[in-house]
Amino acid sequence: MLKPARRKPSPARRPREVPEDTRARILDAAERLFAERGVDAVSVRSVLKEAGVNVALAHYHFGSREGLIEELLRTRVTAHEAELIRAIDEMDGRGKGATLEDVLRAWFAPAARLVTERPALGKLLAQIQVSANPQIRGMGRDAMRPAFYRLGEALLSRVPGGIEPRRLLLRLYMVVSIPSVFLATWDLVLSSARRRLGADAAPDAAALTEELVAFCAAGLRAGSGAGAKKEG
Amino acid sequence: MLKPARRKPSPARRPREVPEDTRARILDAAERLFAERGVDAVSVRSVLKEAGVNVALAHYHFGSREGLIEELLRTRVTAHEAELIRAIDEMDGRGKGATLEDVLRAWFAPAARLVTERPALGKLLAQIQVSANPQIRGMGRDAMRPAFYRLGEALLSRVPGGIEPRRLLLRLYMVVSIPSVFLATWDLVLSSARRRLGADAAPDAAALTEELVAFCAAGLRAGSGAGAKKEG
DNA sequence: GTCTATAAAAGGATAGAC
DNA sequence: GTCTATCCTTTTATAGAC
Repeated sequence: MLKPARRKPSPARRPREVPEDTRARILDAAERLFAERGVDAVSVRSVLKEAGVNVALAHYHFGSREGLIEELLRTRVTAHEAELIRAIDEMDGRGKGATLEDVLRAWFAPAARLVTERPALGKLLAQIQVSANPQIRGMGRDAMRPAFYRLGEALLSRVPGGIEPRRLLLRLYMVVSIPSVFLATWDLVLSSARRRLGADAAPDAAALTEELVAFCAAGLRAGSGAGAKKEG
Repeated sequence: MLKPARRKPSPARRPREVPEDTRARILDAAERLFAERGVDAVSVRSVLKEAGVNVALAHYHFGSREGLIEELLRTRVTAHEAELIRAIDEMDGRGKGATLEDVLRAWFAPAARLVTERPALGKLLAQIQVSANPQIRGMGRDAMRPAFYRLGEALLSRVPGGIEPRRLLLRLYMVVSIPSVFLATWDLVLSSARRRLGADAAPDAAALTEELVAFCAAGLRAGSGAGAKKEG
């Protein structure tokens, strides 16, 4: 059998490139594979193979499998999380000047951008939340919790009164959860849109944002007068 | 440490019980574990251990790991799927006599009941949809597709006209996806409700159904007059 | 149908040369 | 920092006794 030789331009000098390169390549490959196949289903070995580096280098750089995942969360997911909180903070700071729609836009727009512009990271975020590993799931939840609370506060003061707390809780939970639905399955949405509406009708980040805002604003306000018509 | 002794009434005679019992015990254990830890993260061995049967019996009864999962889907998930389609069929058959809310109720009520009365099966359904194994995910989607189409048809004729197709598609996708959000994370909803509203305020299947119906009906109708106020 | 034993493979982790 | 080689564990799957 023939050895692939793995692009070695000169047999004497190894293409070591940048020293920090290996770390980044492992993290990039991990993001890609974890996003595509799920955090639990991907072995460190396959990440290393995808990255094109030696099997031992993950443990050298990150100590363990969990360490790799933790670093991935720390450097990439947390950044998105911070952006989310900033956006809500800013909106909420405007007081009554910011409408319910404005707050919802602050919540959905970053996710919508992630979904269309950086699908791998979006899927990774979604996969972390459904990981079978409680520790990983916990890391994801811990990263998200502050944003959830911020959003809840900001929404509560802008939702019409008189809604039963139990119902309100369910509504807020929906608003909080909807981004992950799209983060996890945007490719399905796209293929469905192309199949049914044609290739040029695929929704983009702006359309997704506005649609989520409209849908959830109406949902949050529902029942302040209208509501279900009859019981089954 | 003391051995539990595992209810063995007479030491001489093995409690073989019903012959079909082993199959059912394996499937029950699989449903439980797959639901709790995810389909991909659970080994057949741990299922067998949970079921309290010999390591070789899964392969005797189901041939392989995939065979076990397939059987689980065939016997349990498909049953729920059929119930879902029946409910929509029935509602849709009434023509204009059934409102948008009625159709949504037919869609959400079975999921809400699953979520509160049979959480393991509900979580299993959710886990199948996020499995890293394309074959398993495919089996889940194949089982769901007919129900999705039925729902889409039934809703389309009851949604106000004039909504842009691209937006409508996103709205339908939300309605279709929302059940899995609650199937996957109902325990989080419950604990959150207990923490914030008190132990007696936990929502039940009826409350969840009505809330989803109200939220989504309003969302589906949004923009037929009102809508977002301004651009950010 | 149920059991023990074991083959065969994959994965996480580390030692030690370079 | 990177590599090879190796250890240990877990897991799927099967053979063959009972």
